[in-house]
Amino acid sequence: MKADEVNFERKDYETGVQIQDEMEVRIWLRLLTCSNLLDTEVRTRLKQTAGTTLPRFDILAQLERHKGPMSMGELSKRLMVTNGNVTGLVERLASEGMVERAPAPDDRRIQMVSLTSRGKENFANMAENHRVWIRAMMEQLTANELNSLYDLLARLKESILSAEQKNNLEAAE
Amino acid sequence: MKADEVNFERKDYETGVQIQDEMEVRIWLRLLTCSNLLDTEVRTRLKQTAGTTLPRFDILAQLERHKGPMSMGELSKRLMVTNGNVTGLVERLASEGMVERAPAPDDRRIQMVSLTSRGKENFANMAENHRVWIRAMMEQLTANELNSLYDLLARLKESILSAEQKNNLEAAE
DNA sequence: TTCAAAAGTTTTAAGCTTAAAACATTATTT
DNA sequence: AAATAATGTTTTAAGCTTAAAACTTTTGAA
Repeated sequence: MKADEVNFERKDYETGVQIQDEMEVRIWLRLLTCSNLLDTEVRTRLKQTAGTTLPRFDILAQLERHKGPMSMGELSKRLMVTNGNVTGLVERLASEGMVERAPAPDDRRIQMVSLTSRGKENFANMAENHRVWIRAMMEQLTANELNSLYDLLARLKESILSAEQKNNLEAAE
Repeated sequence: MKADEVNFERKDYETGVQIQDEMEVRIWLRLLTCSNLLDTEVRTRLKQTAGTTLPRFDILAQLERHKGPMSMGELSKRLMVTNGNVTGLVERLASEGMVERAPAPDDRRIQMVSLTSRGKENFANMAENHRVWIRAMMEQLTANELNSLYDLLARLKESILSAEQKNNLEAAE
């Protein structure tokens, strides 16, 4: 990387912020930046250390948590993505030997997905690394700051959800 | 949508949080949720009200800010995406009549992109709507909360960047 | 001047994502 | 029992994204 590209190394949506921009827009941009920095870091590390992607990691994490086979539909609900999306991800994980698929014995529409022993082992390593990375990235914040941030994000989440609800009600009229 | 799906209406990465999870991981998940809620909302609205996408909106925003033609490479730097990505986005915007491309007179390698009058008009409408949406989604937060959140996110951003820098130094050894 | 390096852009291959259509199986209605 | 509806999954088409290879043009060195 060239010296004059350093500022563009990672996504920083705040680069173009202008003086007259409102507080709300600035927060949006800063949040986007933080989220993106964390996200990019996790993806990069997953690729480097385990040769995998975040979506695949998420699938393994759900299966690990669930302890036992899980249907495609349940996976897609938990991960909050479309069924078709899960189909592709599970497809790739299966070809890597991380998961197995089998139709449910009592309902042949349902595909049950489960971790292989290789998948379990693989995930255990990644999960521990993952926690370490996240902790390292928040290292400079004090316990107080972490708590405040956690609470403020809860407030923001409420505010967003309530705005959406209000909007949905209007749209339904 | 069925009643029992309501909780899955939008992305909420916190659904699977467990008691023993560390504060850092919880913040990561909550941040991801907020960022995702905002992002999804903006994308949905852009599609509904203007039939366009966030990446295309971002291109128009950069061109508007810059006031005047901009090269493909400069666009990709400002937006922090690859050149190839910009090629495709500008391609689609050009086919919609929002932007124009022309080789620079003094250097025929360079493609200069500029807003058409239609693109300008179109963007002005979207930008105002955009500000309104963002404001509405943060409506419930007080001025104090907004300020605190803004500052804490700055702290987080610093912490992430410093962790990355530390990591890059180690990797270079 | 010629030719190799550099710079700007596009193309290609792969993966993620969604919405909508298609497909397969089960449940329900008549 | 047969037709219809509902459920679970996959396929398809389109768009976003990246990394790496390819292409075009300019710059600079021999």
